[in-house]
Amino acid sequence: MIRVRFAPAPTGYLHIGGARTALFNWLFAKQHQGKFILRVEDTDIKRSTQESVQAILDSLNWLGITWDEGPYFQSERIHIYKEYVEKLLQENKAYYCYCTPEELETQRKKALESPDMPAYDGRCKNLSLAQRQKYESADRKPVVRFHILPGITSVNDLIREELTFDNRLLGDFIILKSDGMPTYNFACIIDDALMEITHVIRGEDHISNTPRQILLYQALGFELPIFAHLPLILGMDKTPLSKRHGDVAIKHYIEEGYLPEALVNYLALLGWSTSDSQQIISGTELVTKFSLERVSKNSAIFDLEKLRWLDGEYIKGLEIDTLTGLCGRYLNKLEIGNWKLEIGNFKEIVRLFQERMRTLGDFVERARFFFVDTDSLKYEPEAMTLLTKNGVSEIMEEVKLRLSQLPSFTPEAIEICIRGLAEELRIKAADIIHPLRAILTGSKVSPGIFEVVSLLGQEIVEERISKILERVKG
RNA sequence: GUCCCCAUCGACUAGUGGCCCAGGUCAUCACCCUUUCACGGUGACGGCGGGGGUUCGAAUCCCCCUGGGGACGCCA
Repeated sequence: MIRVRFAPAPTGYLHIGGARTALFNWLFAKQHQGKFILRVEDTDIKRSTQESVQAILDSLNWLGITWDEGPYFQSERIHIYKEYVEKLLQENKAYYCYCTPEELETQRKKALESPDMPAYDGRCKNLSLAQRQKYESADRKPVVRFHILPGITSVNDLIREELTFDNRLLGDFIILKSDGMPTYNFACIIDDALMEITHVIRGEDHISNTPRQILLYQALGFELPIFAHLPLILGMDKTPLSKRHGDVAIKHYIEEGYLPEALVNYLALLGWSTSDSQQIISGTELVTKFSLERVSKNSAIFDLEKLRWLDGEYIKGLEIDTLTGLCGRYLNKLEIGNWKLEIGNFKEIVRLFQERMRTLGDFVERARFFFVDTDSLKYEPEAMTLLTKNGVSEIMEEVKLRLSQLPSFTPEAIEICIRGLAEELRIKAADIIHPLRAILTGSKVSPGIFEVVSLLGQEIVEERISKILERVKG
């Protein structure tokens, strides 16, 4: 039975990189009918927060990444880690170290100048009882360090083949902090072993931790999992995605009105591909097609434009009723406008924008003129210039009159009316359409004007023409 | 500085010695459709980082260089 886990530290929101890691683990588990376990690595008491835990859970849920076990909290498992620390201590595979952070800092600075990789020099390795007592009475709180034996450690990575490391470069690292909490490397392997994790799928930034962890597995007699290190996700400036790049939180994409299916699809494409470079792959298809062997070795740059394109594709593929529901809920959440529209019309409005929006946020932005009253409608300066031309006011007055007399306010009737008027006046239909669009929408850009006029309704159309013409004159 | 990883169009990638004078997708540009925008359609631009090998033959294998990234925490 395949068992994988996603193990975030609750020190912030779930971001793009973490979500991708979670997704790959989840896909792998689903594909093999295995278990996906969620484990919260909250051993950093100072930085872990309950809000972060909730935020991460919420984002995972939104993405549809569901867990079969957990969430487990490492902070609730301290006694387990201590047990294993004790075991290593007794077997002389670990030792107490009384160096203070300050002392270590000066050691590190010195080591940085030497041509070697900076590593703890092991000065507390063979402390005599007397020395230890001296430190204890000086009230120094010790940490526990893992004793690393010389040798070569190799990692068999599913994505990168074999990686080898010289143990000498690792240094006796800390496994138990002076506050009694385990460090990441220690808690992580204890849990992975005890939770019987078969495949450790995580970011490439963990490669250098892996030899340390393998040594720990071996020291404790645990069976090794299979490792797979995913490439990193970079920003457009080729540096790893971070807060500096702005919108890295999944929450941001929820708020901007992206579809979870689209984000999942995009995330899957970031570092993984099919042999035919298929772009649009639904969740269920991903489960069957995904494979770790096809994960790329090189880091990928997050491209918002492509995400937006994909989201648009998913929106186009939605049933109109589904999309209407999504738009309605999104609009309500933003509390925009006073609704003078029939609910039946709302669906027609959504239909007008289905092919024009890439996110729900786009819809709100572009369809706004439907939902706000004339007085609070923003008019773009470029649109206003269309109204100041000679004769436009008169033409618009005539349009208003004609439209108000229309017995049927369908797009077809409106089109006949407008085109007829243009013919009578011997002008191009466009010369009516463009100013009319500006008046009704405040913009030079909108869906087809006849549909817009129809859906806005006779009353609002007349009102807008009157008010705006008034405004142009004054 | 030391160790480790990586290297195909601007971006994501296909490619595992001949099918590749490199294919797909996003973006960009042009044209068509058209009341604007978008959609849709057609097409264009654009890439194997460099140098050595190996081979009849290299994007694919080996070495060096260069470039990018990661790690070197009582963070995870």
